[in-house]
Amino acid sequence: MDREVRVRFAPSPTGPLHIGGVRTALYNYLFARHNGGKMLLRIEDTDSNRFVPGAEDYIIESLKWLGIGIDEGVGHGGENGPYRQSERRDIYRKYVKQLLDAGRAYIAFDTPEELEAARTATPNFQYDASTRGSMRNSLTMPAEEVKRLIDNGEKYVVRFKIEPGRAVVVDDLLRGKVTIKSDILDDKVLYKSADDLPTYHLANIVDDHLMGISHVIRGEEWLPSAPLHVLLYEAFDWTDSMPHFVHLPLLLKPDGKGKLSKRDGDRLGFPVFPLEWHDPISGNISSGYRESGYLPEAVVNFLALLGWNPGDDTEIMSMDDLIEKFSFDHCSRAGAKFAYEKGKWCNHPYLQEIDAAKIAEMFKPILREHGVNPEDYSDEYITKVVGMVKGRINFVKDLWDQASFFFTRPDSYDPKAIKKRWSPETPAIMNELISQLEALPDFSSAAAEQPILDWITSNSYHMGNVMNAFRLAVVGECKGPHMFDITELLGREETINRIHTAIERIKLDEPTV
RNA sequence: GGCGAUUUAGUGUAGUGGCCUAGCACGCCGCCCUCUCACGGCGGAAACCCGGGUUCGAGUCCCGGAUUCGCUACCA
Repeated sequence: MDREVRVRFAPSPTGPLHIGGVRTALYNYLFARHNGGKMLLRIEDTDSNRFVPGAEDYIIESLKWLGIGIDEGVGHGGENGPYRQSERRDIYRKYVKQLLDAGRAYIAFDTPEELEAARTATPNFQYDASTRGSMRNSLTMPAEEVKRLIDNGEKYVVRFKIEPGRAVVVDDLLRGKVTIKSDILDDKVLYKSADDLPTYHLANIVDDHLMGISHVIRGEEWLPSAPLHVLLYEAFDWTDSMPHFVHLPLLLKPDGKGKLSKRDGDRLGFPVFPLEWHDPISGNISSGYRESGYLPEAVVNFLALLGWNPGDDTEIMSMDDLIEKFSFDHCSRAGAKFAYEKGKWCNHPYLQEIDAAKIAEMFKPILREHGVNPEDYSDEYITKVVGMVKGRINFVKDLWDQASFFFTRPDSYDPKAIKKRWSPETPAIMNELISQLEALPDFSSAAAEQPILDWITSNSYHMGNVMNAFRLAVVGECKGPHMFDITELLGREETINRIHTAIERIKLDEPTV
């Protein structure tokens, strides 16, 4: 790398940070860290109409949760601030004037209504070299008239004057040289007097230049306007320090067509946002990865793999691994359907690394949700339960499905299991089993198992049927960890009570034919 | 419509002219383990968008078409 790597993540605070934006931030971060560079966070709030309170804090908190570190920017300080575009009006005004003075831009008074009218009158109307001569702007009006209108407080915009007949080349690190004819570009609005704010394009170029950005890594939706940005660098005579561009592929719907939206998440049952979001205007709540039980390391890992690979078959990687391996050489160019099923799987290995006691703490709120007071159990008990079943879960909340019987007695018995394992003779055998369990000198798993198994074999009972009837009585269905580990934890009294209850409650509706 | 990007199993991807009888992972199916479910281990089904060309040889290079995605705002 020929110069210091400085990248930026520059979201708009128009709502919760979309998971696609998170991936963009992640790739920026990985690239910066891999190259020993800096990562900036800039807030692009140049559209005063779309500002949403709380969105900025949400962005900062999201990145923090995910471990995407910011070196400079909103909420983190730095030498190149302010990093909030709404606080940089003076800077933009100066550069707009520079473009105006150089004749690279002009003032236009056309109202939104007039533009709308022009667009309906002419099917493919575009504000450019072919049409600007017939519009209300400083190129067609006398200077005194322009001045008079401005002094009268007439609203205007500043448009970039695109010269036609140019082949503009965008050198994209991922896609190679992309060439576009300047004729198809329109005279983009750079500044609006209405709110004294630039549009994205101007603010973006000025800020990236002033903040010394070396690589602009953003979503593919920006590729069509990249030529405009190149032209702006030229107009400012900043081409020597123009950043490299990387346009990342987009995240698409898991099924069907189009880009990933919040509705897809609702429809298919996965979050589209890193953190839960409470919309201040509608009051709607959108689910987040954090609240849904995902570990940040898993989200990062899974997101990194959506459009990038390490060049070998490694799937599970820590942030440090990702930083070490990351490069655009292994990025794909096509949009990726959002593989949320793989995201679930990705949580599994990370969850396994957490020790049972800690997971037990995370399990307590879930127990409460199901009407179980965790205070009724010792931490040791809950931790043992977790230790027994955590290997089979992807999320802490799955613990309930796997281990609810440790906290509540079966309220029903799986009909299929009854049919298969509970015969008319079973109650008698279960009563014998109770006697055996009562007679056990030591009820621990290690000590209890062999005597019970011996009792089954010495009576020539069917091992599978007896053990499963036992399990059915205690658990309610034929699932769960090793049977004697369960009974050890439940204790002798509880185990025997459950068998009694089962004998009373399991009635065979119809005699087997 | 115009412009640009894009295209390997259901999904995410490996693959940069012979090592591809196309690899890995998720998901799916089966087997093993076992008192059960899960985990795990083993195995299976499943893909080079289409058509031309270049070449001794193409998933890999070229051309055309199609596909999908994006942009086409005083939004980013």
